[in-house]
Amino acid sequence: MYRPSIKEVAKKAGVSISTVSRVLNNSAPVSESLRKKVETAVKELGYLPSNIAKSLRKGKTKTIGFILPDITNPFFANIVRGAEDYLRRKGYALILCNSDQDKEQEIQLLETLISKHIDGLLFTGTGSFNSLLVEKIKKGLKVVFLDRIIEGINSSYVVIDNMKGMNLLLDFLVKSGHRNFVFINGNKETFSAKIRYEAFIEKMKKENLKYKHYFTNFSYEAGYKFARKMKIMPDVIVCGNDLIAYGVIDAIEEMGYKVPDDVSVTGFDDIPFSKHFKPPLTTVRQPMYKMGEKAAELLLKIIEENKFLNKGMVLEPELIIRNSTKEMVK
Amino acid sequence: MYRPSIKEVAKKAGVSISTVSRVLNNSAPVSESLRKKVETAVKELGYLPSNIAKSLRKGKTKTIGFILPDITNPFFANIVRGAEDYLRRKGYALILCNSDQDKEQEIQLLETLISKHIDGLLFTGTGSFNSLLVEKIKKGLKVVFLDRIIEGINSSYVVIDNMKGMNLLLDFLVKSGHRNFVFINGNKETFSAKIRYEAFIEKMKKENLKYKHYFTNFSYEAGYKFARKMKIMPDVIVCGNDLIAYGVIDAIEEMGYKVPDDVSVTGFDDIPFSKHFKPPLTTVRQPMYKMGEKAAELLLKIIEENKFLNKGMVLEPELIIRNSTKEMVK
DNA sequence: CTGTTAGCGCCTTCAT
DNA sequence: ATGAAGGCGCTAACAG
Repeated sequence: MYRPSIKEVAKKAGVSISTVSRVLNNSAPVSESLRKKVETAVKELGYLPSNIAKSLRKGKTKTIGFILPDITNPFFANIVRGAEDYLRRKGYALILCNSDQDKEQEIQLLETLISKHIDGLLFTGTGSFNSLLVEKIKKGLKVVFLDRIIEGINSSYVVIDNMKGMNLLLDFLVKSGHRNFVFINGNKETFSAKIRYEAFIEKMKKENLKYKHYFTNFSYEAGYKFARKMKIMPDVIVCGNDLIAYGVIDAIEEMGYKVPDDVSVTGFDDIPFSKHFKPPLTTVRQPMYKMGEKAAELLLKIIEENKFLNKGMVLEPELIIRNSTKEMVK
Repeated sequence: MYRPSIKEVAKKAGVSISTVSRVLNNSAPVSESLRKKVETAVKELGYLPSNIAKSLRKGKTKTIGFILPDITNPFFANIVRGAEDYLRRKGYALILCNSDQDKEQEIQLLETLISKHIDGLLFTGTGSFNSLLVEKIKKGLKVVFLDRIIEGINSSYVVIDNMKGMNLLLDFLVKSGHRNFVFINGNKETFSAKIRYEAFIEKMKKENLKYKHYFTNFSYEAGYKFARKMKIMPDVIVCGNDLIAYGVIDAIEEMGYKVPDDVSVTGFDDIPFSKHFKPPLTTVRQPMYKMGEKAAELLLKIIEENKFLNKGMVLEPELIIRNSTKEMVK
């Protein structure tokens, strides 16, 4: 694509390139007459400054990378939307990368993004140790972890209080009479799955309840497949996220059970569809949009104020009670 | 973030920067001994080349912009996934921009992207005329339109055969005995809404059916709100997309109607959730992932072969018959 | 095979 | 208030 450069604007306007730069950036006083000339030249040529030249010069690209598992998952789509909206308002662009939670892929993507000279990174990856990432953070790469924290890395993050979310849910379930639990959790390596696992076990033991726990992964298919193989139904099936819950519900209804009459089922996340699901899902809401927004805000603060704001932000989950759970008769 | 440059690699390896460049890019023969030296220096410094310098030099950024209404809509999320997967394989990155179908926003985003020197653009915008875009295309901006075509612009595009999709659906509906239609369509300005409107009207007249048609917009809320105000039910409510259909179904069920017993309802798109919706949605499938993939492929072909491949690609829709429609008793 | 150098487009001193 | 020139990191043409 043909792109006029500042030089051509200068020639057309009959001034030096420094003058053009000055009116473009308002970085120094320019006489009214020259300013006018420059402005018309800019307009006539349809000139748009090259940010890549600018970036090379200034060492900043005004672009942020976002590595996440899969944009197709509404949970992430909503987070991304929150982040992108904020970044756009602040003049930053967002490079989107799907990693499918694949470690190799993550490393690959990270290298690409660094080569592209991103000013900062939003990262929702596997929870496991990533030495390249650690190395780059040590060298000053600005990162905000979203929804998960990588162990052994001291960096900023935005998460919800998973422990609290789980407890809110479990307390409600216990109070409404559920005594026999199955927890179909997401990916074992994932930060949030681990925390929820711990919260779950703790509560089960404390209340002396009957339970089973399984790691699968955070998808509809995982829930469906797992549930199809279940022989007997507990009082409630607690799911690692809403997608798993959808799969579980579809499966057990196919098997002839009614939700919630025969089994209660709960989700986690409260993605937008969950309130329209039949039955509407009892779940724990994560403020997805806000998580993306806050993470972006935090990242820009770290970038622009250039401080080591190693600040974790913990947002509040909210228990959403709908109709996939019931009051158990004692 | 600290980034070693090629110069430092050269110094550390005790060679010239050209030699470093040559081994990095394998662009010319280098003796084994020097190559080794360079490779170790690269590793020790954790050197990653600066694509922005490379871009400035070569005039290519290996990045593609994607302007779309809203990533939160699963229809677009799946398209984006298809595009990003393909682009990543080919070494390109994707800058994601949500426009909310806002004309001003689109222009703003386009300018940003051009300033960022994108090699090409994937565009799913309003259907209306956008003079900035036209101007840039004339100057050689490579664009592939996705899901919609802008009138008055002769450019490449990937769409589905909306006419055919609509006819497939309507034929099925007519054959199964529906005689009285309401079409709750999406945004009036949108290419696909227009085409589907035309197909609908044509069929209604040809078959001499009773019908009403309304433009709203492509969202759950639009469908819900509209349906809540309906006084009498037709045989079938044809919806502009699946989201509208969800809203319609929720609304009319609240009003005491049964789907499909009292009214059939159909969607368009077949987003992944539609097969789990209760009742599972009869709809027209658009191959979303493939649309994204093909559009990316086409765009790269245009970019890399640098030809004026003004090629439209029309993908096939598929009628998906599920349980939100019924066989009417005559 | 290897090194030197111009220049991509821009901002920013430094003169004037 | 304005212009000239260096340099950001890199590639490619040129010289050796």
